[in-house]
Parts: sequence; C-alpha cells; structure tokens
Amino acid sequence: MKRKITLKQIAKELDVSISTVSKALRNSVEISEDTRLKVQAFAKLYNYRPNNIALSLKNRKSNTIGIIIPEIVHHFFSKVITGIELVANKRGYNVIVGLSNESFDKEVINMQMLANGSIDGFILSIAKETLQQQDYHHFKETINQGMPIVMFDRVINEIPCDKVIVDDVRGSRKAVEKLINNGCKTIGIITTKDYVSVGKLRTQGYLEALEDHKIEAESSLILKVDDKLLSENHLESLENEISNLFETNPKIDGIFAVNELYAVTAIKVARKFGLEIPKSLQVISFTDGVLSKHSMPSLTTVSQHGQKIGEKAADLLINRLEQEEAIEEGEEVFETVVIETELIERESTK
Amino acid sequence: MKRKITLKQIAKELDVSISTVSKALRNSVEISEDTRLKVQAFAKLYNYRPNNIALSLKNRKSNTIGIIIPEIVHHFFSKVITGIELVANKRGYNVIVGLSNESFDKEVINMQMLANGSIDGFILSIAKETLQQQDYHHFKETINQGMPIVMFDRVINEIPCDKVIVDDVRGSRKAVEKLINNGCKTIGIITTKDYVSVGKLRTQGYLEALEDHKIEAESSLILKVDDKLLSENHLESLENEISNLFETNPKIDGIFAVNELYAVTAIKVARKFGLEIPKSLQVISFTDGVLSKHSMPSLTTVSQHGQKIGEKAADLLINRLEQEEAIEEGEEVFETVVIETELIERESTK
DNA sequence: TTTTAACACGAAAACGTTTTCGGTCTGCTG
DNA sequence: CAGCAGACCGAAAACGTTTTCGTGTTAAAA
Repeated sequence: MKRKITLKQIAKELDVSISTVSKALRNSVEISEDTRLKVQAFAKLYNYRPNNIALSLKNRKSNTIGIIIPEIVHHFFSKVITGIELVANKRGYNVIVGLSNESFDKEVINMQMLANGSIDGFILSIAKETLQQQDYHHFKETINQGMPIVMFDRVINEIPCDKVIVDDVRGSRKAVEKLINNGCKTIGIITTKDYVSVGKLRTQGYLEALEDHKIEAESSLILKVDDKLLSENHLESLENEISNLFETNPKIDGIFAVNELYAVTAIKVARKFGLEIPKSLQVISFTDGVLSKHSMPSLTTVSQHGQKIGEKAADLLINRLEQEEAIEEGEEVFETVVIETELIERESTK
Repeated sequence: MKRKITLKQIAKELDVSISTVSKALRNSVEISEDTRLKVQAFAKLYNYRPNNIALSLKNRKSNTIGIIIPEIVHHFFSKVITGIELVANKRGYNVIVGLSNESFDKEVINMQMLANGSIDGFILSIAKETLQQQDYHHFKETINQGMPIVMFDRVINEIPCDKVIVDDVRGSRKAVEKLINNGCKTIGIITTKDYVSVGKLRTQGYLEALEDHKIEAESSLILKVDDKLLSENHLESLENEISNLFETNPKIDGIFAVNELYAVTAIKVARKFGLEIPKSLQVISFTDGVLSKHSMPSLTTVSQHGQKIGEKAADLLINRLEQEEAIEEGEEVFETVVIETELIERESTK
C-alpha cells in the first residue's frame, strides 16, 4: 500500500528543500520559473495534494462543520442537511454528521468526539431527551471553549448562539385559520408533549387562531401524543389515541397535526369512522415531506423549507467562523433568523 | 475566545515537560504517582482532551469514514447512514458525509476533498451520472493510493473493493412470483433505464419470474422511466408515462415497481382508470420506506434492510482498515456481501 | 566506598504543512 | 574594486501529539 506523496518526498526526489517545493506549488515569486515549473510538473505527475490534516493542525482550523441531529431518517432533517452541505461545500467546508438518536448521552458523547479539533463549529437540533432533562451544560461548555454553535428548529433561548427557526406559531395559526375559513367548526389538534419546543409553539398557534375567531378551545380536542418510546407498537398506540379523539368528539370536522405521520394516521383512523376527506373532515399537517406529497389524498401542509433552514444555518456559522478570524473578541451579538413557512394546499382540504 | 488547553500549557503550568504530562495522562509507569496524580487532577480540572487533529497527523489515521451518496433525502440512503453511523461510532470512528447529488463532477470533487488525509476509507453508492458515463477513474485512483472503498447498492464489478448489495434479482423475482401466485395474469413493471445497475437487475428478476411461470414477457408491459432530470415536472411526466402503460395494456392486473415513488404514482394513476387496489390491480414495490408503510393502501414491498446494509458496509471497511495495520500488504481478496431482501405484505396485494 | 540498577523525568524526532528569516550567489552601480 | 540590490533558495519554527532514547538521581548491592 503506497501512501500519498508528500512535500518531503518531492523535495528529496528533485533535490531541493521542502520550503522550495511548497513555495513553488503556491506560485511564490521567490522561486525561479525553472524550478517552479519543474516542481509543478512533478507534483502533477504524482497527483500531489496537500494533506488536509496537516493543514488543519497548522492553521488550527479544520474547515469542517459538525452536525448533530436527533435522527437522519426524517425528511425534514435530511432536507436541512442537504442545505447545510450545499453552502458548506460552496464555501470550502466539509460536513461531519453525528446522530443523537434523541438521546442525551449520545448527544453529549458525539459533541465531545467532535469538539477536539475535528470541527470548527456545530449546527444542531436538540434531542428530545435533552429538552426533557433541561440539561444544557454541554452546549454551554462548547461555547465557552470558543466553538460557535448554530441551533435550528429545536432551540433553547437561554443558550447564547445563532439560531434558525421556523415561525411555528404563525405557521400553525395560518393553518388553523385556513380550516376555520373552510368552514370547520370543531377543530382538533394532534401534537406532542410540551417539552418539545416546536410542539408547544404549534399548539400555541392553534390556540391563538381559535381565540382570534372566538372559538372556545376544548381540552378534549387537544391530543398531546407521548412518543417517548419510538417502539414498534408506537404506531398502534398512536392510532388508539387518535381513535379516542374521534370517539369523544363525534362532531370533529377539522384536524391540525404537527407532523405528517400524525396526519396520515389521523386520516387512516378517520376512514374507519366513515369520514370522507376532505368532505367531512379536513386535515392540515405541519412539515412538508414525501408523505404529504404522495399519500392519497395528498396533504395540505405547512412547509418549513428545511433546505433553506440548513443553508441559512450554514451561512450563519461560517460567517461567524470567518469573522472570528478577523476581529479578535468583539462583544458577540447573536442572531435568530426566522424562516417563513408556507401553506401548501392539496387535496386534504376543500 | 480561549482555546482548548494543550499538553504544552499543562506542562508549563505544572513545571514539568510535555513528555511527562503525556505519559502521566496515559498512566505510564515511568511517572511517579505523585506527579501522575497531580497532572491528572490538573487535566481534569481544565477538561483536557487530546487534539484529534494532532493525533490524526501523528498516527496517520483519522478514524473517520467518508460516505458519498447520491442524495440524503431518501429513506433508503438515510437508513444506510444510520447503520454506518451506528457501528462506526461503536468502533470509535466518525462519519463525514458528502453528497454527489447524482452528479459525476460532484462525486469526484467530494472524493478529492476527503481523500487527502481527512478520512481513512470510503463507503459509497455511485451517482447515476457516473454509471452512465462509465468513468470510474476516481475510484481506481483512490484505491491505488491505498484508501479502501466499500460500495453498496449501486456497485460496479470491475472495481476491486468490498461490496454490499441486495439480492435484487431474487427479491424482484419473489415479488413478481407473489403477484403470479395471487392470480395476476398481466404484470407490468415500472423500472429505470438499464444504466442504473439495480434497475437492470430488478428488471432481470421480473423477467426470470415470468419465464419460470411460462409467461411471455411483453415489451409494452415494461416501462423504463427516464429520470435523467429530477426536475419539478418530473412527477407529471412520470404520471404520463404510467398512464400510457395502462392505456396500451387495459388488461393489466399487476404492477411491480422498482421504487416506492413509482408504485404510489402508479396507484394514483390506476385510480383515475377506475382500478381498485388490490381487487383489480395488485402492486408491489421495491424499497420499504415511509411511503409504503403509511400511504393508503399501504404497499406490499421488498424490504432492503438499509440499516443492515450500512452496518455491514461499515464493518467491512473498518475490518479492512484495522487488518491493514496488522498485516502489511498481504494479497488482498475482496468480499461481496449480499443482504437478503424480505417481502413485506400489506394492503396493495390480495 | 564504588558499582549498579531502578526510578523519574526530559529532549527530540516524527507526522505534513506554511512561513519567516537568513544566506548565498550574481550582476550592477558608484 | 567595494558595495549593494535583487534573485533564489534553505533552515527552522510552529501546530499538538506520542514515543524512543538518554540522563541524572538515589538507593541497594558488591
């Protein structure tokens, strides 16, 4: 197994010094055209490329971004990664991915693994377990060590860092208003427990929309799904909970679900109750993924523009990284960017 | 912005040499218990962690795996990544992701960016454009430079490396046989152009199944979709092509699709033709993703076990990396692992 | 008392770069 | 002919580790 060629080897081969080779390759004026061309030709022949690791060590900069997300088998998160990767590559950065799997411990471990020189900064969305335990010391420590973080989607206000979020409240409100304007009188919501920040916000949007239209909110119409265990029977228990919702609210004619899965499951259950979509029940879901687009009927959704979120997060992070090089310790001020949601109308509403 | 603490700083602070600090932290017997404990306490206090980059440079090993895939917003690929990440982390490796976006150039660039010390080996699935152009020099070069590659799903035989594939032919054959046994007489296939290796193999499985049951294959029943442009109107043209299929084959009563999207689109189109699923038309698709599970009717699919593929690929790569350290240049022999598919029956078949 | 061995630690090289600082020529000016 | 500028190149430091080898001290053995 032959290793990649190094400056040293080229130098030896051509009987010049390492410095000369380095300079020749970077077109330094210090080097005569003769040797410059000679070196360059040789380097090209042997397909020389500078060793990234050595560069990282020298420059104390890896040009790599660390991403920590709860899971990757998820339309929204993979869209975000696509966005991050896009601008990262464009700006000369690589992307290294860690999955927390919604676990606090894995989140901490993953961050530790990466925060030792491997990366220059983090882009992350917080694990549910972390949100529940409200233990944020690992974020604070990383920031204290001078490593910038950009949080997206699931964020916490008390951490001083840039953030990219979605206007969850407004998005949800628009969705519920749409249902109201479409004639729905009894609108249910299928959401998560409150510790998931986005779930809470979307519930809030739902409540605000009702209030705006003088509709009394009823607790029986609010289903907060406990998805602590994403086990195999999760789907089944979800269906049961939704069945319950329909049984206790026979007059229900509109549903707002905070994610696609809840929405399609609701539709599935509704069918069992003999409800026709969208005639007798209209459904809107948050998150515009494959399911919304391709299930039948296709879902009216609030699109989050995951890719745009990723792009913006990457830009924020890289900007900070490169500004840090220039300015040395100006008082930092952090930005929270809100990416607008968009209501995409499809067949599940009138 | 304070940097992370280094051995040098600890050494200075404690008035010992760098070597002593290093040895103390690694519990060397050369160091007296006194200084050992002193150093360790200090290191713990300041939360010292060895710099990964420096270690990589010294050991000429980054303990990082590079993944190159065509896209990440794709159930199968993200499942594979999950699997890779799982065993990589367990075995002390990180994972760095590059997206080729099905483009040859981006594939090449991405590999060059990573192959300069950043990673120890590749796990990849080939871009469609690369398959089409049949230009594999970048794979050969990386291998020649001593960097192992493991290919999965979309592979090429002529490249000497480990491979993890799915028994596409058998899986497809089983699926089509299922349709035949369920009473289908006129079975169509919606597949890709032949340059996509897996598409070709799945088509082959379809043909073999028909032949086994003495059914004559008809070219009008074989739809090879050209998805060169994944543009916005792609879905529309897909629907048109499928409409065509139904029109020219009014007696069609079974469909085998090589991916989920083709399957659900086929169902959508079939509905327009007044066909009921699974009563008058049965559908089986390859790839068991969210769509299959949650669309209505849910799809009978050939599951590829993407996560298992990822796990296996990572194991193969890491095994090779760590064996390389031990043995120096034994004649290499490469392995091709076949992950069995599984037919998952749902509502789209009788 | 001298030799030896164990013990504790430090110097330095190495990984592959880039860059600063000198140094050695050559040819030219005064 | 002395001095000098410019052209061209090399030595060495630095990034943060680990590890080999050397060295000095002390206590035990001869």
